[in-house]
Amino acid sequence: MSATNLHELDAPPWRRLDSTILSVSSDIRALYDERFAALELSLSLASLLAYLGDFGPVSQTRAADHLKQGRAVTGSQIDRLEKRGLLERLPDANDRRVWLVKLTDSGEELVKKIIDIDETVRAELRNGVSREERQLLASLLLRLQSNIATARMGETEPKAPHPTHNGDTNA
Amino acid sequence: MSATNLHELDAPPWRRLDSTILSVSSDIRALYDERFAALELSLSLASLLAYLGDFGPVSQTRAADHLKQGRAVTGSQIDRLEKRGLLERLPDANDRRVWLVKLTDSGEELVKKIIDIDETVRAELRNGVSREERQLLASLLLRLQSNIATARMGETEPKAPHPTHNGDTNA
DNA sequence: CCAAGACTGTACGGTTGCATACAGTCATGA
DNA sequence: TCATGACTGTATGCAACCGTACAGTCTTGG
Repeated sequence: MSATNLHELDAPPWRRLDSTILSVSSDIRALYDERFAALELSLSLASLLAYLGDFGPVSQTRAADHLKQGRAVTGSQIDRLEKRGLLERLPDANDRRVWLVKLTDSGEELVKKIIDIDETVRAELRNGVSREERQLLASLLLRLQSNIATARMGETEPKAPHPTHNGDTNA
Repeated sequence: MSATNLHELDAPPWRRLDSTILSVSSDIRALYDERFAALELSLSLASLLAYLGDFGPVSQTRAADHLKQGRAVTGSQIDRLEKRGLLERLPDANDRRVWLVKLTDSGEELVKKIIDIDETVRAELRNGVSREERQLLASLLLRLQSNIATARMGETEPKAPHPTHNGDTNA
């Protein structure tokens, strides 16, 4: 314990709340990925399927928004799942721009397994952590998130009308 | 509409502890990346520099282990920082395989700014969250992490009989 | 001494995500 | 009406990270 760990961007986790969160997050992701690998899915793909399972056919943009991803990535995920016959793209009668993405029967089947795995993992996760503690944990995390939102509010320019400074990446 | 949120892989955050953590984590990362962008750094690069600032010249493998990254990525990060004159590779007198990575003077200067930004962000993060709450939060997160480790123990092949237990660093 | 294995840094390919740019389609207002 | 702008999905380039494979270098056991 030298006197130099006052700041350390890489200090041991019990001294850095932020890095603890980042670390736990990556562990959670890894655990889910490992479990979903049994279905040849990643967490992202499983989440997409589960979302479609709960909310009927939706447009790709809607799914992307919900999963907090870009539309492009979501489109390519849908490509892959479509090739595996887990979902299909139906034209929207009212809007010819959009595809309505809908689970196939085998997709529905798979979603059941996804939900099983998800509930198993969540149960493992909360093992020995009481309901009150989980609620407390969640509420603290939400307060952190709110702090982050406030902190990011100021620096993100309203809409970046003229990105003169460093936004000249392309021609 | 939303009558079926018993399992939902995408349910509102206050019902899904895991997705709350993932979400907060990505927000934290984004906030750091935004702030470090002022120094033309990402969180990863800043962490690497800060690590070098605290622990003198080290080999690339050591740095990679500490940052929980692969050696390859760390090497390419060092490439970039070296080109910017923030660090240099010195040969190790005892082992001709390794480079000792060491901050230059301008690298040291930059680390000071990194530490400033880091402390600012951490202060913003814990705004309105008491010390006791932070400790509680950290301890709950560590319990989750321990649960995850247990859960992953079974499925990962017995490749690593004694898994580090991350009790390193402060030697 | 020296062959076999372990370790270091690098090269390569693959995955996943983002941001931008684009064509097709809808929606709005003069 | 129809020009303009907004929106949807897709293509493309970029960035970060991983895992494997490899050559060079220690290290160790015979």
